[in-house]
Amino acid sequence: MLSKKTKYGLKALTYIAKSESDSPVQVSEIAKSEKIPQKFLESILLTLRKSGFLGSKKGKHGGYYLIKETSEIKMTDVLRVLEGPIAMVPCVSLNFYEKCDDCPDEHECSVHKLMIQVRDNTLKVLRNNTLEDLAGK
Amino acid sequence: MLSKKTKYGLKALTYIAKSESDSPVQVSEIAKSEKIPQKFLESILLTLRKSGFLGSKKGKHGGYYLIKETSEIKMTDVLRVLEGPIAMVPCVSLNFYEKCDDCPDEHECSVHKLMIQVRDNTLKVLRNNTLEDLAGK
DNA sequence: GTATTCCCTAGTAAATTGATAGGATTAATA
DNA sequence: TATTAATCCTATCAATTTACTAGGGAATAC
Repeated sequence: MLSKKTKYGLKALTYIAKSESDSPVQVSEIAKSEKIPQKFLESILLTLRKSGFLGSKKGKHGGYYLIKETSEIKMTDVLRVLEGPIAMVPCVSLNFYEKCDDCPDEHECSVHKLMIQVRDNTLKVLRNNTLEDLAGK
Repeated sequence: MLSKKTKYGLKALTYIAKSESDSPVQVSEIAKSEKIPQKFLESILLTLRKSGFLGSKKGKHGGYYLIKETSEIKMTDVLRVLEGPIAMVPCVSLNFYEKCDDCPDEHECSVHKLMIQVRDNTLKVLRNNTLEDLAGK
């Protein structure tokens, strides 16, 4: 299941991407419009800024803005930051690999084989979709 | 992430499917061979029996056995019983659908659109794979 | 009739999730 | 310069979920 954190993060990114104006978008505006608890959203956008997806401006008329082209923000990257591994088991994760305690040989593991397929198909979708696609332009 | 419950369940099903003998397979044997905590595995196999994947026999020489052809046990079905929804958000779930509190119109929701694609691709894989494929014959 | 196996209900410690609280810092502007 | 408005940061917390464990009951083979 996708966490609320990730869901809110994606909705917020989409909202910012869709915003026409040049000035930064405020957390309060996003929170209200997307029905996201403001304080929670604050912490999410902070994470997205620290991960290099967003820039921010403090003080009056401050807010958040994209620092990359929407077409260059891949869903794989966003998901990995907000949700963690894309793979359903650590032993098939590209970026968060961990060996299973129980498997002597993971190439013999039926779950491993299945989850490789799931991972590859999920990756295909997430790599194909950028923020540009989410924002629908 | 896949829960241990699901992972253990899949490994146990595979083990039973691979077992050549006619007599039922004992929990203790599976637990030892697959390095799964026995009591935990007991509860998982119980669930699988109640869901119609396994039959059981009590007492000496008892154990669990498949009650369907391996080729008829689809991963979608197993996953739904052990893990719950396959979709990453309830609003794109076929079997566990729930409306989002925050979305006025889910067809406008960027997350929804993305997660539909992920779901469809995951379903494709899971429907294509049966226990026969996992057991590798 | 006894050992062996599954059956069933409870409970529980640890981790994760989805927040909230409270204030520090920075910037615009009157 | 004082005020206001915004982000930044740390800490905390209740509820839920996860990954088990405990303890015994019921059926079956021998």
